[in-house]
Amino acid sequence: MSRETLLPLLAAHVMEHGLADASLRPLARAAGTSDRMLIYHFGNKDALMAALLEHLAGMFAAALDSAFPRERSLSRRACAETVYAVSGRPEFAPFFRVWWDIVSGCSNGDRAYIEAAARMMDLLLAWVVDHLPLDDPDPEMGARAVMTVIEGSQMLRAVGREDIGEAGLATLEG
Amino acid sequence: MSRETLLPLLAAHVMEHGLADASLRPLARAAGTSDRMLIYHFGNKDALMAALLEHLAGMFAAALDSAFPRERSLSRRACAETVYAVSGRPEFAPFFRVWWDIVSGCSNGDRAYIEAAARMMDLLLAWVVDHLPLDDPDPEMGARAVMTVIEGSQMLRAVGREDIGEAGLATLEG
DNA sequence: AGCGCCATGTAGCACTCGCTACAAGGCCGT
DNA sequence: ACGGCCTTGTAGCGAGTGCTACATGGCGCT
Repeated sequence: MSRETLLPLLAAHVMEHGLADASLRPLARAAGTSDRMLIYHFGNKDALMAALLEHLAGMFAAALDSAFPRERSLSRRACAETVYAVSGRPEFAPFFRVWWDIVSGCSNGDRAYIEAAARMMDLLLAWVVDHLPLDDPDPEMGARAVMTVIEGSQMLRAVGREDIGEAGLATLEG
Repeated sequence: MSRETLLPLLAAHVMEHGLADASLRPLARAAGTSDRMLIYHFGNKDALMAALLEHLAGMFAAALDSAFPRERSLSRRACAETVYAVSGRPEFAPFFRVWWDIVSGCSNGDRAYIEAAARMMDLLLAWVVDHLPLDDPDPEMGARAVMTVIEGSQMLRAVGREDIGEAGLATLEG
């Protein structure tokens, strides 16, 4: 039982129950070990959470590669709508549970959360650049426009106002 | 010391320290009373949080009326940029601290959080409709487009990627 | 064979959590 | 003056928190 074998089990527990109230004993139970051993392997809880966030960022990269289509989109709007549609599938709900916990941690100034979030946004941004139409006049700018609308509509969906976010998606030019 | 005199003090504490780890004893200390009395007045912690969320929604309405300009914007983009600029002022940071906690609670399925969030989004949507240019071809749709971009750029700012959100704002048509 | 390190279990510490039991003051109607 | 409510204080419960002390086993090195 090393860090590397533990982390996927810890990540699975966190995706089901949220990052915010993940305490050592439930985490340990989920990973088939003890709080004692989690501290032994990671030093303290902060270090454990930092390692866990890094692992989650890796899972996000893998999800981008595997669950999202490989072809380029026909337009900026189509690209945004693809991401929105795919990320709305139920198997992505656990991911968003932890994502909004990360955002909440960021806005409280937590360093580890901010770094993990920045990494994930970079990954998504690069993915969007790669999936814009080849003839997009300004892919860097276009990708940022798409990202902003995607994140807005995802937040609105999270709070039950998908009606607003979907209308916003529909007005994306290009 | 009634519910009504307590709530502003509780709200102030929550805006400073976040909703997520607001426990009875610190809340009581901030309000100059005891955990015993908070339970006495509100019944249990869930009811207290529900009352607090309603109060926070009221504060949000007041903030919209007082801190934001009264005139109409010259374009959809100007409207979005105004909201983004005003809400970026440091006195709004505590508000966002609780807002992202609310979003996180929503994505965990908490009823009270979802209701509070829906109310706040309705308030903001109505405000945006009222502040679009009078000649906007479709104010209902335009307001939703503006809202989506605003929320996206606010989230990106919360995680330290304002560079993305501000580029997104700049591409809003109209 | 003996020494030392790595891995792990058992207990426990001091603390916070939401909540409750109990008692006692203060105020009001009779 | 007295009974009954509304409000409040003190103390505590049982559970959970991050973390530590201590002991014990196994395994490799000499």
